[in-house]
Amino acid sequence: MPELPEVETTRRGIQPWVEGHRVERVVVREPRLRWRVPPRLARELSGEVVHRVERRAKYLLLHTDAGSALLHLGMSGSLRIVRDDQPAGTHDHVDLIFEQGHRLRLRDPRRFGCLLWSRAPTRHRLLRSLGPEPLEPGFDGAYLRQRSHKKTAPVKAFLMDAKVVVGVGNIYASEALHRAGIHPSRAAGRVSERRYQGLAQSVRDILSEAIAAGGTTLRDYVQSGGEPGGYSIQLDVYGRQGEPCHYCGALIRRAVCGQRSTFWCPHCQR
DNA sequence: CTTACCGCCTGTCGGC
DNA sequence: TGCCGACAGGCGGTAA
Repeated sequence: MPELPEVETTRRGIQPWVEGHRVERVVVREPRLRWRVPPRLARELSGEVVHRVERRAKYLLLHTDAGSALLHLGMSGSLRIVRDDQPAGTHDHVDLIFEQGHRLRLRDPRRFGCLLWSRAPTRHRLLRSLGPEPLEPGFDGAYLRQRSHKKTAPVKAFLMDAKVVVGVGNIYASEALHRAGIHPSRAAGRVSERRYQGLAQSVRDILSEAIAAGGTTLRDYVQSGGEPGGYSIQLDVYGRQGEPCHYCGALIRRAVCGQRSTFWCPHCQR
């Protein structure tokens, strides 16, 4: 499923084919995504030049002078650049057709993603309450410590809260907590600033490593050219319940924490 | 304000 | 081997 590194990898992949290019028309084969693709999107976007492709959290924004397309890949979405004559598959729901002939094709088998239109995206309801980007200044141990003050929710749920920090999905939350040595069900307010510094660093490191390697390959994710992600990272805990910890050999445990599958090493994480 | 839970979907996996 | 039900999963919306 696309997490932040996959979305960033997608952004980088499509950028040269989208930025500075004029949309000739938009084909919507299946508008029923998480929210219906608004009919005005095709109208508004057609004829416009995409002057910038931005990522905010796991959203991609295609900015034009008329407004911005706001896109989320959900669980199973992917974007590819295809030639004009490439036949569309079952789950290829939308094509942006550029003047030069190539297309930006949105595929999303589970249709958990969305494609919306906004004239003022920074004030859009989906974006306006989001927390800081984990790879930007402002996300650090002091920030996490301050935000977690008196919170009793599990630190893993806290870390996955988009109002706290964006882009840390279920996989990376487990991995970052393991790397930082913090037990996922510990109350967020009972983690020291020093340990939060380690956690912030782990989050940055893991996301950066994944981006550098082109995103993880999990389930349906493919890069913008169709090739699978190259980040066959060793995941240290995610999906490894019952297997030995790479660092201490203790058996990795799994439980539901914050309504989600959570994996941790009972020896390394306290 | 917080927290829990629902629902949107389909591919995959485990059980029989 | 084949079928089928359960489940996963991001995340906004809503109820409590």
